[in-house]
Amino acid sequence: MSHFGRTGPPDITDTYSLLVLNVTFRTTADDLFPYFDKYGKVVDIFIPRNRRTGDSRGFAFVRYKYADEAQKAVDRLDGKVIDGREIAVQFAKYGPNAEKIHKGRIIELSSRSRSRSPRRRYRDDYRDRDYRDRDYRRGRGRSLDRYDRDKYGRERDYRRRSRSRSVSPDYHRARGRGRYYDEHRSRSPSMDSASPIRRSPNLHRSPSPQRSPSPRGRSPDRHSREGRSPTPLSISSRGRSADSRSQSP
DNA sequence: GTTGAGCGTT
Repeated sequence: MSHFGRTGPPDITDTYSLLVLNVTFRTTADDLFPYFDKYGKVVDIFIPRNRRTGDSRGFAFVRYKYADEAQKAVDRLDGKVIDGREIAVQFAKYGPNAEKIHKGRIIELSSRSRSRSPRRRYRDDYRDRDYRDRDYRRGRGRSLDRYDRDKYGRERDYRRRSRSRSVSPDYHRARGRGRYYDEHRSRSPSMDSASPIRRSPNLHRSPSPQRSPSPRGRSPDRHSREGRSPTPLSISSRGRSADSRSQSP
């Protein structure tokens, strides 16, 4: 009953979906239920949440059983202040599965209906329009949000991995690394590529001069001196200090 | 602890 959004869509074929915007991030379906239930029969309320954090995204979907009630709710609750914030209620435009929605009502394709007219072109046109609208609003007003970024990033990762996947894609995962590390690793390869070239000679040359050169010219001398008193100053200082201190009262 | 245009889950 009050567990809205807990289960999948019950019966969205005969329901009218309403989109509620500007709801607070802490407002739950239970909080919205009384407001909407007052104006009609609410079939279901769903609040999209972030899959990662689980936080509310700031809007909700309210499904009504009848259009007139939904319309009334829109007219009545649109602009209503809930939880200290003015919400915006309007008919849902897009469906979760590219379903056709008319006035908030989900219109499903009938078997006999599609058997008849060239619905192919009609559908394409509709879809194109919807997607264009979305893209237009998306790329114009604001930039990528955290949620969108995550979504896009994930898709990009998938595609990238598909291409990059040549040897063992699970290798990184097996190590316990998540996909978020991929972004960090993005700049790692760059350094790794240049690293070996610069570090290789260094590493090779480093041990070489120390070991290769025969301890014949100055090595023995220095070695001897350093071996006996690697830190003459330190010792001197210390010795003096200690001496001083020792002699001091 | 934060945010604020938007369109959704099994």
